[in-house]
Amino acid sequence: MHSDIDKLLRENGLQVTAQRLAIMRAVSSHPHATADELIDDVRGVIGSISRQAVYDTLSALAEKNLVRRIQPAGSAARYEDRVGDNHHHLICRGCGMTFDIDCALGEAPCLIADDDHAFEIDEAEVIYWGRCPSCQKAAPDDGKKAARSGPLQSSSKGKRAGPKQI
Amino acid sequence: MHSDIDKLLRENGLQVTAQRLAIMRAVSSHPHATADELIDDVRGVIGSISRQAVYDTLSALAEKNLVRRIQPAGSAARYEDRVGDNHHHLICRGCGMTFDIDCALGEAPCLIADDDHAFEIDEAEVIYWGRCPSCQKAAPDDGKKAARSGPLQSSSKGKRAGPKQI
DNA sequence: ATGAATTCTGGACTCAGTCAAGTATTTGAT
DNA sequence: ATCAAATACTTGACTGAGTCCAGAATTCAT
Repeated sequence: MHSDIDKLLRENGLQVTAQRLAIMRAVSSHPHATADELIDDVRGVIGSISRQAVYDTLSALAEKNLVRRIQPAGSAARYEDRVGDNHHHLICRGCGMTFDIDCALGEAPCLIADDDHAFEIDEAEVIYWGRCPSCQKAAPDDGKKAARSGPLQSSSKGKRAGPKQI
Repeated sequence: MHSDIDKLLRENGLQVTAQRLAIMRAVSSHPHATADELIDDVRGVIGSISRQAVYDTLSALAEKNLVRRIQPAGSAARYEDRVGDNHHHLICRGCGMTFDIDCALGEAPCLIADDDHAFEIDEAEVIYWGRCPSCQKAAPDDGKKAARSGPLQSSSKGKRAGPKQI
């Protein structure tokens, strides 16, 4: 049963260990999972693993481009194994649910900035923020951010204008 | 001296306090500063302020859209007072230097998700990652192949705060 | 001037992630 | 198959960014 992943690791100069195989499988079966979620998953399969091993492996894999790490504001880093294409993400402000979004421009797009300040740009990260259907129902018409520490929506009437235009 | 900002706060239903005025001034004079940098700056002006007050104020301001918060992967949240227009950011993987980038594509076709999964999208966040000229010189072309995710500044701090997962 | 509402302070606490050092595995060469 | 070097894993302490809480201090409408 050690073939695909096994080979992938070897080809990238990484040693093959039970932990790594389990981590890679976890990533591909739980796209957009956080490190903690992956730890839980792996423990369910392997029995036990240290948090450090997971972080180390994830970094190693990310460095070799076998997994992609995304770090949305307001949540821990998430990992996915869909690499090699430049796709983006759609994240719900309510529940954090994340979806992949194909780039509207095809191949390796979006890498063009008007004024690149002489930078050597290697990636354009795009995140669409919004509310998923069920969170819309749960708290219909409540701006971004959840109300802080108060009862759900109360006095504060401030309703910033519509969605900021893009 | 208390006119513009003062008024802005009042108009948004926020009480006017010395701390808030100082924080707003700090934000506008140090675009892209982190909360800690702002605290230092404000202390230099006001004398002293609690960390909590700064976080509270920043959140309140962000909520009223008087300030925009950006949370680039691998660094603490940064704040800027350029709001109301949709501009993006160019960040150096080496030193974290951040620049504003006007929307590159005009109407930005790239910012309209192909399949919106029935989300109510309110923002498209774009971050261009690369290396600034001086970091390019500092570590010129390391490992032609691997590239991406340079080792420098590996400190990635936890980031949460935004929408709480429910 | 007064008091209710809002804001500020300070300290404890949480979370995601990192550092360090010692132990265990993998792997290539014999 | 053996063995040592290279890599990987484990434990546990530690950090930085941000949050929670309760009491003290301000702000502002009357």
